[in-house]
Amino acid sequence: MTTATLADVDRVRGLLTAAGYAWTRPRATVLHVLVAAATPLKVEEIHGRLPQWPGGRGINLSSVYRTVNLLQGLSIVHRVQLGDESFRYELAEDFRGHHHHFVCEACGRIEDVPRCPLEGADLGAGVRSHHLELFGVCRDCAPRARSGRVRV
Amino acid sequence: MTTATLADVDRVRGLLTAAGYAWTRPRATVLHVLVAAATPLKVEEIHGRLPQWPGGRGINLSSVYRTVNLLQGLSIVHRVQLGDESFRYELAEDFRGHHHHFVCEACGRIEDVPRCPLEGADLGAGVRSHHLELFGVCRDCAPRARSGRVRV
DNA sequence: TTACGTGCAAATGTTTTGCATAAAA
DNA sequence: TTTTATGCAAAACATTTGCACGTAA
Repeated sequence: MTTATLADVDRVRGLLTAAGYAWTRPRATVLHVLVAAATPLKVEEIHGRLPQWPGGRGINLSSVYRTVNLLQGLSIVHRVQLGDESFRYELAEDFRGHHHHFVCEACGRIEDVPRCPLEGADLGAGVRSHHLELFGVCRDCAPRARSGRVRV
Repeated sequence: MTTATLADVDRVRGLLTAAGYAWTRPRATVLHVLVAAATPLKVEEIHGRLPQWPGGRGINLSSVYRTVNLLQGLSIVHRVQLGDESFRYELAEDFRGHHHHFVCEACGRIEDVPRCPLEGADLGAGVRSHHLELFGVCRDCAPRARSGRVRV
């Protein structure tokens, strides 16, 4: 797993313009949020982290949806399902490296799992990609889980 | 992986009544559909497979939702996410055995993967369960994929 | 200046819920 | 007969879309 940097924003800008798409304020700010994010985010969360610019105007939720869909189509962002209802988005493997996620069932916290447990495994003919998510109890919750004070 | 049988219906009936829930027509028919299903089903698909009984009356979609939610809470059914918008449901591990799914990106077909590629893998401390889905091109689509006649 | 992107509001699809009725226990 | 489940309709979400206006190229 790799940490995303501001250089990635420039790289994406290059990809977008090369593909004939405009570099606009909504696209740039959504990208900044994704680059800064430690975990995959719901569209609503991305939207909540977007700055309002002078005049109290902000970016519309639809534009965030349109942006993540566009970036997903260009393989710049990756869509993740972590067991609940909404999709989450993060920078694609090319930027962040191949990794998975661990979800704490006690506190909801999401952690990156940088090492793929399937490395070297034989997944069978025809398999081109995989989704793997791990669930359990994180270090912080483990003591309380043992004492029965949290429900997982 | 194990194939579900009609005996499973009785077993579930026992679990439900033991937990204080009634054995009703909607619950029984939903269960029959799940037992007969070869792959995890969307609620809409379960609903579409339910028989209408004499008089043209059928089971309401809400009741199917309520049933799968109830059965999920009792660990009788398991909720699966295969990359698209809706949840799919199948009988839980206890009935069908631990397995995963392969999704063909060319034709959409879902296949059971009876052998867990994570068997024996070290998933790290605190991990209690995992979701793994494999994506690729199935045997039927592979020749056409090679000739470039399908888009994956 | 022209094409493309965005805001806004309405539409869509999925899932949940309130309430009166129907069916299990 | 009492409690619990169901049908139906409406609500609650998540996401997409049509269209007039704004803005990047």
